[in-house]
Amino acid sequence: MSEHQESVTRGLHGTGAVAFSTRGEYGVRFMVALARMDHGEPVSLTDIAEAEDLPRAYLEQIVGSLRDVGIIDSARGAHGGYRLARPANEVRMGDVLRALEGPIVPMTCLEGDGSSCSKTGNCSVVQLWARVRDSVSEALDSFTLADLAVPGAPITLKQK
Amino acid sequence: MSEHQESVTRGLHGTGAVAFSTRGEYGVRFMVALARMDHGEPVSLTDIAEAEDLPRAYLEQIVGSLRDVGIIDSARGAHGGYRLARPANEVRMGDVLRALEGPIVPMTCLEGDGSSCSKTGNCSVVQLWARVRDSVSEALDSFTLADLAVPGAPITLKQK
DNA sequence: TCAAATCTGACCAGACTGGTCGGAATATCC
DNA sequence: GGATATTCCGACCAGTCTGGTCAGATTTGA
Repeated sequence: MSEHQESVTRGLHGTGAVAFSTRGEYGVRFMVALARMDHGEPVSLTDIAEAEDLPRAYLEQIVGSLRDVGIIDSARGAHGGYRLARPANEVRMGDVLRALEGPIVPMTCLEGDGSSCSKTGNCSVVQLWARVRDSVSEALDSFTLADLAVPGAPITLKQK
Repeated sequence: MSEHQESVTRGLHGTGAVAFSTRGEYGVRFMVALARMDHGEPVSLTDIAEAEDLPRAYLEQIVGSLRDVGIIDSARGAHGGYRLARPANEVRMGDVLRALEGPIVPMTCLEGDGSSCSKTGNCSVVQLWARVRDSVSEALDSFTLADLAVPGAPITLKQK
């Protein structure tokens, strides 16, 4: 029992670059499921894990980071579970994914204050990485949880 | 001797998501250096590795994939080395990075023909990943090697 | 007090990254 | 032809990270 879909093997080679890990995937699926199932009462992890066919114990870890940043609320004890901390249309997917996967940093020289590149000045390459980073952030933030949670609804993008 | 800059340790956690590996970084730096040093004669790997302070043996591997896709030409034997296969302003950075890192696929369900997502139909999440993928591609392809190789030159972006 | 849940930390196998090494093949120069 | 320069290629390796399990502590409702 408890045999969920074949386990996911991932890595930069095989799937390619710019990949999110299962944390991102599972976390997003959790959020979408929660948004659909949340009707006031907390929804238990077990229910969601079952509905989405995800490994419960592992999901626990993942969901922890969503709670830590205040995207969801948790209630312990019997009849406990998770709830959205704010309405789905106020949850930007960028926030969700940054919580799950860490900051979006395509190249180390962009980390932190950006001072770590030893070659700033004659290194125009930084601009390439910066542009990638900004594009990804924009793309993610152009979706809210509500866009994903409504099944079949046409996705309305904030086309700039 | 041959002690280059402290070795890079990378991984999804620590640097965050959507990260390129050293293959991408070193490969791009190689290309930029080559574009600057290429004046007709082939440039040897040793020269470039030294100039960019990169591990030569490892760079060999990386450069192989650039040659395989025809972005650079190689000449073996004495006075051999590498040359750009076409002018720098015709080399899109997207092509370089796809060669180095593999296809840009933020989530497994986008792989290949896109048929691998078991939940297509009610899974609007795919659209999120697709948008990220397209954004990254656009960002990368908005740069050519020439944009990066000219030091200090103002970067002219193809703003859409 | 019992059961339902979350929370937490230890632990683990396998894959992948980043890198080295040795040698074969090829081309130039003398 | 021989020495030398250089790419090419495959084997190998250590450390880190991913994806996941497990056991138990803690909190709360009934």
